[in-house]
Amino acid sequence: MAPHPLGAPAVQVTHETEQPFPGVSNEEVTCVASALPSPTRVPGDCAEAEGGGCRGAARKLRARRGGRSRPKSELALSKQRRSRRKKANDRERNRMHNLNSALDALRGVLPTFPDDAKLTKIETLRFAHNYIWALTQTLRIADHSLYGLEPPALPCEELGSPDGGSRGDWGSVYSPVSQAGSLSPAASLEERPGLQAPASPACPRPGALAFSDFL
DNA sequence: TAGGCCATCTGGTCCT
DNA sequence: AGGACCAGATGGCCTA
Repeated sequence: MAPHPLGAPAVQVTHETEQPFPGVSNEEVTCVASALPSPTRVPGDCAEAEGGGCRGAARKLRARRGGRSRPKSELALSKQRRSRRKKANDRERNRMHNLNSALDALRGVLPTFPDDAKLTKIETLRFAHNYIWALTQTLRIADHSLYGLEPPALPCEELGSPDGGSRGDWGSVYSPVSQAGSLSPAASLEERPGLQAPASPACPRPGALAFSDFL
């Protein structure tokens, strides 16, 4: 059974490589990482926050002191709310633009497609996932031959999908997750009438999985 | 016209 | 308090 591609990556990433997302700071990348679902961030786990719950104590304390600032008129409050909302919208728009820029950068390093067939967001993510998985497998196989180890006898089986797929076809070089509901490049192409599925790199030799195999 | 994709707005939640 | 992140809602655009 093939390892899950996200499980234990066999690839060592050095820092000599180019900044993956020009214009995107490391902090932003970290932010993306920290945005992954966290068990401590359960939506609604503080549902009673307004006037109670987690922050009730602090609010009560502030209220007892009579608030931090002088009460504002309805008009002023409404104006302030609108202003804050507008700023938040701007930030949100900006954030989404950054996210889209990162996605574009990702599209840029994936095996090229005809220009008019831009991958959708979900396709880009799934394709990238599968692509990385396939490259990892390629490196593994290359290592085998490089160090004079027995060449993997059954490269296709090694590369095959875990559903027992030693099909030796294009799909077999893609990760397990490409199976259910997910998108393998081949599937992606099949779903896209404008694109032609690549010629199957039928049972690529160890280390011989060329970049062009993904085209 | 229905369905898919996308951008934007919005309110809630968490963090600094 | 304010920023970041998230998910739901909404409307526009495009294609089969």
